Amino acid sequence: MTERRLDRTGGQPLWKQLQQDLVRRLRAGEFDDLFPGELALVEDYQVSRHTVRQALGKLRTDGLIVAERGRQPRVATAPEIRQPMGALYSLFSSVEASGLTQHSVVRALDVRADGVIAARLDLEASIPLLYLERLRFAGDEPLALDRVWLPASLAEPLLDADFTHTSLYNELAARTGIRLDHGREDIRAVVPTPAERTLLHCPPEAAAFSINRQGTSQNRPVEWRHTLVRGDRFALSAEFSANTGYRLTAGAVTHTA
Amino acid sequence: MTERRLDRTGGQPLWKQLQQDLVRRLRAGEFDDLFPGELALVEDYQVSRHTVRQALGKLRTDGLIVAERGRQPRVATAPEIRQPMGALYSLFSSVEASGLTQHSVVRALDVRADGVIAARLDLEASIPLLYLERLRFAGDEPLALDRVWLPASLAEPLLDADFTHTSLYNELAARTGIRLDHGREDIRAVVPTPAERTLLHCPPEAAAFSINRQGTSQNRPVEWRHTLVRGDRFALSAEFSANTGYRLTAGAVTHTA
DNA sequence: ACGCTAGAAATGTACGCACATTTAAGCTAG
DNA sequence: CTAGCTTAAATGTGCGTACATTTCTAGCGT
Repeated sequence: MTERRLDRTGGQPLWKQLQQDLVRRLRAGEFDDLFPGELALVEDYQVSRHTVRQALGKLRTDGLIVAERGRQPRVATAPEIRQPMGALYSLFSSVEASGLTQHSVVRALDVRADGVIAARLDLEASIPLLYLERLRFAGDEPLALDRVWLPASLAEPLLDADFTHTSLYNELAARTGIRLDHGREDIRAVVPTPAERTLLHCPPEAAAFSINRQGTSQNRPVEWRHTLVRGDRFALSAEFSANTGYRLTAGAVTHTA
Repeated sequence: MTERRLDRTGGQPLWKQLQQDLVRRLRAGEFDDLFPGELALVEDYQVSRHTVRQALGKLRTDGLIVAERGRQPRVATAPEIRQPMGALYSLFSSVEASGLTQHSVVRALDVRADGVIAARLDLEASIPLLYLERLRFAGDEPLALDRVWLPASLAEPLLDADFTHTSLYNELAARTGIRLDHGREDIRAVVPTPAERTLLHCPPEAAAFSINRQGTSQNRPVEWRHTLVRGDRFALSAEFSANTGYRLTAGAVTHTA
């Protein structure tokens, strides 16, 4: 291995330099196939194993690598579980958890331009966007009207996908490798329009959640989404504590008021 | 100092036993005035400084103690900032952040019994509850109808408090020392009743958030709250990322649809 | 070709030492 | 009596060693 050098003038601790360099190389994809062992790092960087372990310990607590006895450390498996997040994911996963099967009716799947949405994605108005509009069912009843815009340059491979049963994020990850890692949501309470009410089979006096969501992957805007969720059957649940912060738990399926 | 013993048969690592014992003693309040130094722990537990540092390192990353060079470790200052949490706090703090002044009209403040609410607090039906009902204003417009029940045995000192401008949690902490450390919320979208609509000055076709919340302090149910928030002017905002999880940011004040 | 076993390899735990750096206490001088 | 300096104490960093425990691998025998 090439011998790497660290700054020993005392500017920063050796283990911290090592840790930062490893993060850099890790993000560059250098360790995708095999993460070096402790002794290899000792050789490469010419530091003691204690220092190496101090750096690896931080990487471990940060969740970047996982280690076991007798086995070389490995890059932490991509955030599989926590990839889809937010209120929407909470709602839809709770539906599965409650035993109801989900499916969607695709009402539109094409490429079009929309200056307003493009601006929300920090893109030029003329840039083509992939547009997907679905009516999502939980069991036999409509649950939500879901409309998503993604830059066509990224999402074009999704044009011939079948979204009746698969989720957008799974398809996106499978066909393009893109995974959302950040996002923000605005959740509002609204009264659906008569057209929306008909579409969702809403009772006459029911409210709904209107959720706007912008998702990014590696600081690049990837999706802009608007979802209208029936408010008469579904609610958001959250738990919070001083330690764990605010966590959406299984969004509850409330039967009646 | 008394000499403490650890199990060296290999059942659990020494540093882990030490860490757990320190957590136990810390929770018992043994170190409220002074946390022992590393060398003192070396003497007490008869282990090497390396082992002590391993245990303290975990306590540090868990946020239980803070340490600095040349200074003995100290018990981390109690969770000062993160005490009030959740969607409600997010909403009301965002109102302040937007420059609007808040005040409340106290519609009821008394002690009564309510079997349904008591059950939700895991209490017997006959136990008296302090009941506080407020109409909360942001600026000159009503924002929310807020109803709170607390066990009278704990909250009786609040009976003569003036809730026109102070928050319940501040008053509760000041008069009884109780601080919420855990809770859960259910957030639903509803259409307010005509009476509620009149009270909140809602436009005819506006929805609202209905938030039910149960708060606990040290595993003891302390409050049950129902808040109805106007949905035409206020929204919940959240950010989430793979690292930080789901965080409610300043709940937005949306002007129009 | 397959299964089992013994050895090699890697990480986890635990001990020790030395020195740097910062804080806190004590002491001296004005 | 106070200000400033010196010294002691405590943590941070870094090195080394040894052994335990687990995993992987290679070779042996059937």
